[in-house]
Amino acid sequence: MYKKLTNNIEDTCNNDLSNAAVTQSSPMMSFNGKRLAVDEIDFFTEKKKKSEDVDNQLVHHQMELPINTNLDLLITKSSTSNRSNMEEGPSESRDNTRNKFAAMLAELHIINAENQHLRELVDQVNNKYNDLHKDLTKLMQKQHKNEINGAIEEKDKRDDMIISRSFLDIGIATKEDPSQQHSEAKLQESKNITELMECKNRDVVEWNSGKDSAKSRRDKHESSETMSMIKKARVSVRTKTDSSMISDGCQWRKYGQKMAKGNPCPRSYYRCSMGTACPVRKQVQRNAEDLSVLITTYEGQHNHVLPPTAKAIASTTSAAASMLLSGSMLSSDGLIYPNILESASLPFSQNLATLSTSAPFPTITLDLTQSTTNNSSQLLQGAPQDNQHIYSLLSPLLAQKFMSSATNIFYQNHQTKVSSLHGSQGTETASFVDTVNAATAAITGDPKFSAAVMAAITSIIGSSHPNINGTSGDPALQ
DNA sequence: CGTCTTTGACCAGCGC
DNA sequence: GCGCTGGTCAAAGACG
Repeated sequence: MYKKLTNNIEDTCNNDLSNAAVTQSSPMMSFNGKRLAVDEIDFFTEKKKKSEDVDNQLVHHQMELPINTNLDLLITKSSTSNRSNMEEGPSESRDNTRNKFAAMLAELHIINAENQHLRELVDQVNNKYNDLHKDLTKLMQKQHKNEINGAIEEKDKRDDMIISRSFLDIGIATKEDPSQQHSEAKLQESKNITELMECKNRDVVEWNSGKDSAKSRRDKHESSETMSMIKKARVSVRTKTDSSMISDGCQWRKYGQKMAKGNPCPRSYYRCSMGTACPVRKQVQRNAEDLSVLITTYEGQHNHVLPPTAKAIASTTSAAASMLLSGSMLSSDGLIYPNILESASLPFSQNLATLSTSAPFPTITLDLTQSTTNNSSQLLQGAPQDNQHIYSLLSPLLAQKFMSSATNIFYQNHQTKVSSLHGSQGTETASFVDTVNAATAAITGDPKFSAAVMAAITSIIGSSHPNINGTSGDPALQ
């Protein structure tokens, strides 16, 4: 069914491309899930019109539309049989041909309208997903800011007491207006807070933009350790493939190869070559125990625009990093709570993703080698079983589920703290999380809908990136 | 000629 | 301090 839908979309896309002039020249049709006839080509309801009108319309279409219908629509005078036929039934055969042609045109219009509608649906789903992603990122930044605010407020209270004492001392010593001094002290304090907040915000923004300037401030800010940890958070993907590298839509430049201990296969080091000084790196290595399993580990965030296929894994990586961020933010000392990461499995799948703290940096492993019984694997029924395709198919869904689970983990562990510190914002957070979860559940809950959307997205990705197999994007696959 | 891969050298971290 | 290991650099060569 999914394949059929994909084929339909592809066909309609092809029709859309080859018959662009049809779409452009015809008026926009309203589409409510039913096929609608278009006035311009609805010849069946206009049989009563004069034959001159039909002739004019056909001539009009033939001149405007560069369509190869593979039909010999020209009535050649050189053919005597045709001539005799024409003489015998001049209007009958010609009307039949014209009717066929008109019917085909009508069908083309309908298919184009369906195509357009499907594209709009896919665009809407894409936009909603992007909006949710943005909202979650904003929310996390907001929570981070709030935590800083809370810490600053505590510090403010402590300092306020100190200031009060100082004010008493100063007051006694100078006998100046105490309220004025207090106001000035508070003003200076608020200036400091503002500066601190701006500093923190710069950290977040620069981290998001992928600039590698965090190193210089690493020793200056208390949050830099966390940031560094998150920056080095890794997402590992296990796939069964014979290829030397899986396709993720990015261009990679190999910069090293090493023989790892306890593995007969070398480990390859790649750097993203799509953007200038993109910090993203990945390691590719075969599993020592099962050489058919390829382990790809991603690190860092892209600092450039990504193609849709690359956005999928980038979103997954980003979401995973966000999830790690949510775990790390729980601790007052900036370290990751072990019980969160050592819970070893994410809510959405027992077999698909695992968290590990045994590695030097927190790593999320997505195991695409196992056959799972969740919706993700169900979605893939009937899809190509090549892991490269599976990966490109699965990634957007994984990203979405990561966002959902990240939101859940984030919310569950912040609920009490946030509610106590910022009661109204806690409610806001809850409602937002509910909204995200509801949306996610709505999207992922229905396998058929998910599959249809996934197929449509994959179709569009495939059409915009004909080398989805990575034959051009990944030189290693060539 | 530009880009990419290969591969030995180098460096840093860690344990002993 | 020494050796091991993982990660990176950079020169040389291959390739289109």
